Order: sequence, then C-alpha cells, then structure tokens
Amino acid sequence: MFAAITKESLADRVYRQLSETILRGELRSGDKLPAERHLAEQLGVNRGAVREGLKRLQQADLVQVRHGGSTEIRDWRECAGLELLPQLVADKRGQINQAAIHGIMTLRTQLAPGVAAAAALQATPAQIETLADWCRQLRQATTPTERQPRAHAFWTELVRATNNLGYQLAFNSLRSTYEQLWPLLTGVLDPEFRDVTSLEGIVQSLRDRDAESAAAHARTHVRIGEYAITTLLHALPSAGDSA
Amino acid sequence: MFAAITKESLADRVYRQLSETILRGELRSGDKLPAERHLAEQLGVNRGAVREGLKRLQQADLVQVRHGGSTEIRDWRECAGLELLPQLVADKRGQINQAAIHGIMTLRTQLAPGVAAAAALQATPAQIETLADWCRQLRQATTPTERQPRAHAFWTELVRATNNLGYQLAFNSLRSTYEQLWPLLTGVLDPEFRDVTSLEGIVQSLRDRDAESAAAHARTHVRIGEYAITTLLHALPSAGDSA
DNA sequence: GCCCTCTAACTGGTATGATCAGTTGACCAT
DNA sequence: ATGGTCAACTGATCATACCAGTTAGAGGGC
Repeated sequence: MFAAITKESLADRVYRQLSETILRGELRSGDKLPAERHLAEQLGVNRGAVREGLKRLQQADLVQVRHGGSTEIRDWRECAGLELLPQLVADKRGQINQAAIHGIMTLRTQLAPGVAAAAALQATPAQIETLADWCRQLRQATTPTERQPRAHAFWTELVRATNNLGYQLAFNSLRSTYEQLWPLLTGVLDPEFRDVTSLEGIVQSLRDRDAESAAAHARTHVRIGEYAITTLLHALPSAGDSA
Repeated sequence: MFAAITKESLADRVYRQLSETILRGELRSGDKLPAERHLAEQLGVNRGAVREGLKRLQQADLVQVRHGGSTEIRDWRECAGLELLPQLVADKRGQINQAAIHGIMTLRTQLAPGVAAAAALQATPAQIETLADWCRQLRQATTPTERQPRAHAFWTELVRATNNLGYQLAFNSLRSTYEQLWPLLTGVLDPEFRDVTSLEGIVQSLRDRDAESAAAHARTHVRIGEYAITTLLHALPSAGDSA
C-alpha cells in the first residue's frame, strides 16, 4: 500500500554517487580521485562521511587507496566481484542495463542444474517435503504476483538443501540482483512460474536421489525463463550501454 | 623471497576481527553488537575507525545497522554474497575451510563449460590467438610453479573473451578466493595444468565457433582438478568445521 | 651536466569531543 | 486503549587537530 521511506546516510550517498560515476565510465581505470579533503568540500559533507563511503568503494574493489598517495580508480571489470551486479542492473534513475541482465540470466541458467543435482545428493527428507509443499502452493496460485514469491521460495529452499557454500553465496548474490528487477520480472518470467511440472520433477528426483534427472528438470525449467528474457532484450533495441 | 609487509589499517582490523567472529559463529544471527562507543573503547581505537569497519560489515551484509537502534548480526549464509568466499577459505591463522574450498571448486566446475561455450560464440580472432599463445607457453613450462600462472592467464583471457558481465564478475570473485589458496594449489592442481590438450581443444573449438565442443573440452579439463581436490579433502579428515 | 639527498608540501590515517537525529520504553493524560 | 511527553539510549554528522606515508622539487656534491 504505502512505500517505505528510503533513508540513505551521507556515506551511502557518497558511495553511490562515486560508484555510479565509475560504473558509467566517467571515471576510468587509472584515474585519480580528488583528495578526501577536497572531495568532502566538493560534496559538502564531512570528511568522515567521505571516508566511510571510500571504505565501501575499496571493499567493492572499485578503487585502490594508498596511504600517502592518491586514490586510484580500478578496472571493475577485472577486479569487482559478483556483488556489484545489483548496482549494475539499475542505477538511481531506474535505467536498466541489458548486459547485466544478460549476465545474471546466464549464471542462473548455468548454475540451476548443478544446484538441483547437488540437492538431489544432499537434501534431507524434511527439506524435500518443504519443496513439495511449495510446488503445491505454486499450483494453487492464480496470478503471476502470487506465483513469483512461491517460485522464489522454492529455489531458496533448493539452494539451502544443497548444503554447498558456493551455491548458497552465489545464490545470495544473484538474489540481490533479482530483487532489483522483481516487478519487471513478475510478468516476463510467468511462463516459467507456470511450469510447476519441472519443479515437481526435481522434487521427485530428490526423493530418488537421482542427480542427473534433477539437473535435467532444472535445465528444462530455467530455459523457459531464459528464452523469455532473451526475447524481451532483443525487443528492446535501445538502453543498451551506459552513457 | 621476502614476504611483503602487510599494512592493515585500524578499520581493516576492526572489520576483520568482527567478521571472523561472526564467521566462526561466535556471534550468531540476531545477536546485537555493542554500541559503537563501547566497541571503540573495548577495541582501544577511535570511534571513526569502528564506524569505517562497521560500514564494511554492513556492505558485506554481515550486519544490519539501524540509526538509533542497535547493530544486529545477520545470517551470512542467507545474506552474504560470493565476495565472502575469500575470507571463508582461510582465516588469519591460516586455518582452511573445507566447505569453502568445496564450494569454490563446485562453482568452477559448473561455470567453466559455460564460459568456454560463451567464448566460442564471442571471442575475437585476436583473443583466440592470445589463448593459443598461452597454450604454447604452458607446453614450454617445465615446473608446476611455471604452469600455474600461465593456466591462470588462459582462463582470465577466456573469461574476458566471453564478453559476459556475469561470467566476468563471478570469475573475479572466484579468483580472489583462488589467490588465497595459490601456493596450496600449485601442486594439487598440477595434473590439470598438464592437460594442455583440453585447452588446445577449447581454442580449436573457438576457431570453429563450436560452443558444445568447447564446453566438452572445458568439462574434461576442470574435472581433473576437481578430482584432485576432492581426493585431497577426503584425505584431510580434520580441520573441517570452524571452531 | 648528472645524481644523490633532504625537505616541504602534499596524500591518507587516527584521535578527540561535541552535537544532531532517530529509537525505545516508561510514564501520564485523555 | 489510545496517544503524547520525556529521558536515555543508539547511530549520524560535524569540526579540528595531529600522525604517518608518499612524492616531487630544491639544493648541494660530484
């Protein structure tokens, strides 16, 4: 009903402004950032706020800070990790980035079969039941808006069932990106949400401890969404690269 | 010869100490961190340093900070992204984490074929030549220490050739983890480094624009390393979970 | 002229202490 | 039971020092 008021600290704004400038390519690899004191003056905030923002830039591997020297922009394509994807898909103005969306869909397609296979070997009976329940809930849903969170819950549980740190962390990264696009994907991915049959196939494969079968069902399933996204991206000619 | 002296700022140390405490499970999801003022006093550092460290914890999704309220530990298995993996594989005392290593190897195995396939469709002739050159260099190398960086360079270039943001960022995250284990893996992965034939097969597949063949060669290749790692992990009975 | 050295003027890093701004819970009036 | 008030927390921001590492250029020796 009502949207929550966004509260953004100064340090957050410093981080966002600088990171978006870098991600847009206005500051390129090798460029130097102004000194903290100057930056603080230009942005009209205290130096502490600037430093907190820079710490985050540093953690995201967008810049390299050297004591006594200057702060240098790094090549985020070479350095930055998967956690950058959420910021790439949509900037403050809601501009979406096709390359980033393509990237997340690729990873999803590549990882889903492995997740299903790993879950087949590791899932506990209780987890399998939970998954079966999400399938039932998915069948009962009648609108895309109802289906989306249940499909999401299914995958969350499936990833948890793999008991694999790599899958879990990678999934968390992808999820942050996915959440940025949530309303956009409600409709686009609905054909996939409707394919409960494949999900039920996965659940049955888990019961049978059949990793290959689980992977095959997962592959079938996510290809539906990938096809929908690919079609959509081709239909949107503009808004490709960043400015 | 000599190891570089590590220069770690106070904020970095604050971050590391707190994150390791969380990752070790001594602070669990829902627990509250002491107030910044108290934390600063306990750690014997300035409050600014504490705040900078907390900003990083926040960015890593390890804690949730609420203005006026307290700072709460989050469940990193549910929230943290792939960028956490480097910190998980080895803590300050050099203790390695089997689950994290297993995780990174899984992701590597899962993604490598897709990377090769994507590269087959996207690589430029110049990139293919660069890759072919790395194969030659790999053949000329005579020791594991020589082979490792060249194998690594091959994959870096291959990922670059995919021109896919998802693969590039995911690879960067995995690389950070890999670098933590570099000396450990020099010997273990050498059987894989010696399998230049598969890499040459990938290069030929790129020339032929044959995605499926590229994926198959990649799969063959990375399985060698995965087998070696799996064997090694099973041979190490202890040092499994964190304290 | 060339090379070394030292210094001065940058840079980021740390410290202190004050103040602003949300959150919470106890208490009170309605 | 509802809503208001207030005090005591919490984090957020600020200003101003000063410490510590880097770098470039002035100056001296060859």
